[in-house]
Amino acid sequence: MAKDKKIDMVILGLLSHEDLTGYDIKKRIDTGISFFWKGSFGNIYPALKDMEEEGLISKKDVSVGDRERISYHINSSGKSALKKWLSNEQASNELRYETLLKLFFGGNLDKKISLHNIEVFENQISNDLKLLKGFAAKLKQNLEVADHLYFYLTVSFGIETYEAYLKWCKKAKEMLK
Amino acid sequence: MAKDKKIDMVILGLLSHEDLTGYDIKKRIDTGISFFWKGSFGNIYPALKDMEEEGLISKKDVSVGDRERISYHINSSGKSALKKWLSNEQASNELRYETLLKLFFGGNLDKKISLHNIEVFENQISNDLKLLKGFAAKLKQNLEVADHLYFYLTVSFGIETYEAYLKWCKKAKEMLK
DNA sequence: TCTATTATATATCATATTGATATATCTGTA
DNA sequence: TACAGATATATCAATATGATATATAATAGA
Repeated sequence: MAKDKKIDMVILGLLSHEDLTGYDIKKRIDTGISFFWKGSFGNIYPALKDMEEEGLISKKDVSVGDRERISYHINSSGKSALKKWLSNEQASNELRYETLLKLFFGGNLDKKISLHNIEVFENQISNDLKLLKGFAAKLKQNLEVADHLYFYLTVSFGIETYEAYLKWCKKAKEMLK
Repeated sequence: MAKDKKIDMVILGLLSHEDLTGYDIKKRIDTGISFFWKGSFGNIYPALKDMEEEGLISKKDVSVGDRERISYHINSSGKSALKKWLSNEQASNELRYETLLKLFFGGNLDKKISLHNIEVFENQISNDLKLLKGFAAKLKQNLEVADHLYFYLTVSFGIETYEAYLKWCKKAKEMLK
């Protein structure tokens, strides 16, 4: 079995719910999990091709007229690869925060610039937090639906952390003044 | 001017304080900023070579006996590249949390596994939080030292968010039960 | 003193990801 | 009907990751 390339696992996870095209997969990633994991056409399409060749998934041509469309379906070997990865407690968790990087080196510049950069970050987070809260409210209405609970948990992770970010922004701005 | 490759900016930022070797740079990244930004020999050494060729930094052979050592110094063009990047308010901030990814797809498995994965995450964060708090305590003692404030701010970002993670872990575990 | 382990130090490579670009079709609307 | 935006697949250069290779120096223990 090929090693767990992360994008493979994301795709298998999404296909475990329903058959999807590469384009659909990109949309699902963007709307559902992009705040903690990203995907791009540049790795999705090659991954689909590779996994199809390895037999983890199967493709079906579902073109309509001249509109090319390839739908993918998860096979049993794909399901077991997914479950194996899910059961492995090892997980790499990383932050990649350019805002913090700039702040860390802020001593090279006027404090006003660091202050401004924090404000830009604060606004971004504020907006994203509103979206997440809207999501959470909808999901909470029917948590008994399969998988809604898991979606809700990840969204609530986002809310909790974004609120912590805002708290920090306030404190950091005061300390810089 | 070449576009802002992130590792270049990290290196320039570190060199703005003192001359360093590639190995030193790796250590500085690991101990100081790794919780929000990573670096590896695989991108540090090539970046040093490239920036030296572009004139942003200069190298000096500081070998001792047969122990090869190349120290790098930031030039004025390097300083201005750093300042230009620092002044740009645009910043990409990303999470890459495999733990959340696994949780999101948790419906494929027994809840116990998701629960266990959260506990592993919780322990990891607990340990890291202790380290960050130790760091913060030391830094807070003399915040008037140049750059200590900026370091302290990034560490306190870590503390704030890790505490939020732990709060979420507790809640998530309850909801899964 | 010999030996094994760890730290220092530079470097490269295969693999994975990102972000942009190319190409073409379909749909809604002004 | 013309245009914009969404759908859809695909590839590429630039970057980053993680492992490996190679060698020296320092330290600790038998």
